[in-house]
Amino acid sequence: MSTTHGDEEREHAAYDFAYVQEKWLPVWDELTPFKSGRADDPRPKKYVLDMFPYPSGDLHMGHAEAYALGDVISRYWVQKGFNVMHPIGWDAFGLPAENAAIKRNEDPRIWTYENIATQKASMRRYACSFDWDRVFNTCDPEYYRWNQWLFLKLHERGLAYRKDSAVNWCPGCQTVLANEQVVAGLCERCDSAVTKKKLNQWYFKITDYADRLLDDMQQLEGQWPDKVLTMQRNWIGRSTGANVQFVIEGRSEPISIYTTRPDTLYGATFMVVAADSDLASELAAGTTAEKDFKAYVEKIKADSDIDRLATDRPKTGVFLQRYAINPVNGEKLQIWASDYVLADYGTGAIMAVPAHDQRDLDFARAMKLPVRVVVETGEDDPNETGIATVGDGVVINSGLLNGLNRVEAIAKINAQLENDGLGKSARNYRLRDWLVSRQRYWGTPIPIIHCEKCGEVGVPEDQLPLTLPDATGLDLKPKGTSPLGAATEWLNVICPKCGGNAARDTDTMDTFVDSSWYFLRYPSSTNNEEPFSRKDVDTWLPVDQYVGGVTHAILHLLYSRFFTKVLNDMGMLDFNEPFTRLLNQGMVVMDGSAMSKSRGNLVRLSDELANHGVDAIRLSLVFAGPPEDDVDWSDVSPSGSVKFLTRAWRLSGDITSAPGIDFTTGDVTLRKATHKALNDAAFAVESFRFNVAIARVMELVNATRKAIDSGCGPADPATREAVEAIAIMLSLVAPYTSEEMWERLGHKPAVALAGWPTVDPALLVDDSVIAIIQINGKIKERIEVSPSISDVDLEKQAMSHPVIVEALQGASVQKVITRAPKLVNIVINS
RNA sequence: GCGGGAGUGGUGAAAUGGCAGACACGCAGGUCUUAGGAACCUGUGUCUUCGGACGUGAGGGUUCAAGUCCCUUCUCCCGCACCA
Repeated sequence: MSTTHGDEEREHAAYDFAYVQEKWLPVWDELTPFKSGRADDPRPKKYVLDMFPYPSGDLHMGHAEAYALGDVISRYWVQKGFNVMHPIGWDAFGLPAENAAIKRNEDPRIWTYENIATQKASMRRYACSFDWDRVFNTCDPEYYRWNQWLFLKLHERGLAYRKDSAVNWCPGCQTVLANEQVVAGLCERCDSAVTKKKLNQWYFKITDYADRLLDDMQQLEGQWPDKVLTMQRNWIGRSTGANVQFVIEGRSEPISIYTTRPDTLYGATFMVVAADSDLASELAAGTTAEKDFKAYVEKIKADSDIDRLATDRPKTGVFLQRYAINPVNGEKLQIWASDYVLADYGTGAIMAVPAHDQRDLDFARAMKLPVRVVVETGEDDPNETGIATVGDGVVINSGLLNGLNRVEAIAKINAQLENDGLGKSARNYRLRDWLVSRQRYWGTPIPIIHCEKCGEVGVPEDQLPLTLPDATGLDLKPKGTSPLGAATEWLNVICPKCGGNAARDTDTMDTFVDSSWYFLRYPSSTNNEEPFSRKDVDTWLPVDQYVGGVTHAILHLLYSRFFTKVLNDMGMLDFNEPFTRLLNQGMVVMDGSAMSKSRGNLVRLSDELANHGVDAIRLSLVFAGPPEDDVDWSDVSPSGSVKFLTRAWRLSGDITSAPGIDFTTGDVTLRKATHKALNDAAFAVESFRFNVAIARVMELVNATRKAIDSGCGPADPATREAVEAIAIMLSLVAPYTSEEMWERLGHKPAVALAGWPTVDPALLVDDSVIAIIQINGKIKERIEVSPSISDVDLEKQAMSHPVIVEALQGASVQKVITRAPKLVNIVINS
């Protein structure tokens, strides 16, 4: 490529993207076309939000795709005349920074802020339409101060609490993990096998909101991908059933079990309690089974989650030498302890109905326990097949329930249990409370002081932010307890309540706390009085369009929805769902699999940008296919994008008419193509079919090329109209090229603010259309007709067409379906 | 196992129940060129007796009409993981 930039030379060569990029960046810095929230801005508002990045090095291909898509949407609404807020910030706390700090033996702040600077510069070059005045980082004390404030509010409301429990422990990261961060038994971050550890930890009581998190999803139907809604529903996992009391021999209190199938109560042939529950130890205590039980518990503790996940894992357990009495028939049932019952779901105890539950059947067969069929489903006897019959059927062997179907039987037995004080209907959730403590340095300190006399005392609001102690001198290496515990000066404090000696909580918050409300902060990003102002959220929220990866379908979105509902209850917001519309973009992969250094299929964004230019890369990503599908970089053609952009750019140099010329006198055929493209592209963008929108622009470029070379010519007003429309439409995806085109067309920057041209409906009507004539659904002929032709006239023309007359010889017409102006279908006897 | 999604040319993909393959990539041929990895033009689903016929994973159904709706089935991808 030439290094000199004479105008004439550029005119004839493929246009020089590097030169154009350097040319426009300072101009845009000056113009700030995407600044939002100017006091006198009369435009209606829209909030378009991209999920903020984690600053782990420079931007990669995945960022390039996500931000290109968010930009199309944001820039589109700007062109449509909206005051769009499109902010960005950094999700800057977390383990990678801490691990880098350990490796480099320096403060994690250095690595973090360096990477933020790098990414920021890359985003500017990538021409993201961000409002740079609203930037913040979650590791700024001005931000995390409000994490602490919110924590205290949750604490006040009883929604932040501590409890002892067996938590997921990652031996690699040396920290606890939320349920959500354990993927198939492995740590989401480092892939270590997760183990259990009994610890006292902070939780957020998200389970209090389980029903609302489920029910409010109705509002999101059709606005969020179904996939995400389904994943959230499954994750919350509401089940309805009944708690039933079983009297235990030699125990004063009965045991409550949870079942979704109270209709099968007569089929219960034994009881199982979770082996790792307190209940199990209590029942085993003092029995002849105690020794075996203890050995069993030791054995299963040694098993990792991985072992537990094996689907064909044989059932194991210990008979506790204790008996329960079935409340419906007085039968004596053996009580077993097993690890296939979970201690923290329901009551940690179940009635086993082996005939109609596969797990119970597997256990019964392993332990030679009886199996009794109480639902006649028409399937083979589970005693023989080893396959539990779980389908609907008629209840049998069940006293007064006999002859009923499932729904009737459940209603009847529930009513009776309730009446007898032996049970009642109940709900359970798969969702557990959100474990937020982390034993790491690089996060928000939990603003609680532990006083021997006063217990948990919140750090007074006027002392926030409680900043992290200096990292120098602290050993950040994971060792199972928080590094903050070693910062003695920071740690030891006076109790704000009683003035006695006390100590700070040494844990930091899960970084998902940071991202659970950041979208509320952008409109008030410089507010030092409160996390966000009521006026700002009322103006801008909820987010109109959220764009991000499906990797956050459960965690981040669920937590954000939870926070929004809590803040709504606190009266700080008047909406209860934060994200009105959600778009999940796919991943960028290479040769069919995710890019990674070790796989050797890493495509570096910086290389691609250097080779093809920003616009071509953005275009390639957006044009590759539907935004939610993965893009395989080996399938796309950045050089094809360069070719197209050059073609479009060249058009702008061909126009010989002056800017401001009256388009209405222009060539009608080309004008129609222009208006159709504008109309179709807008529709496509609004329905997230960006690849189709680009196809429409390509068609218009082709039509305009033809018009200039062999049609109405470069001086025709319609040609200028077409090229201006192309520049404006291209501004959504190729900001540099379109700005350059706009200038060559005689306009001042920024093309981003030019406005989407108004579509003339009269120009959307074709002079004539092709109607197809079918006989029995097979196309026989095409005729050219007026688009306003009536059904009657179209049918008349079709029936008298020579080809049709010929084809209808000797046949009897049964029916004629006419859909003017597109189709006539003649149904005949054949 | 449960839940969700997807299967269309050589490739990425289009298609309010109404002309399947728009728009591209790739490939082939051509024009212009000292040259072409530039630009422009033409062709490009399969079969064909050149009339047409067939064609959206497979099989059935609804309909005047199905890639699209319904049922069955196969394959692939994603999520969950003993939740009673």
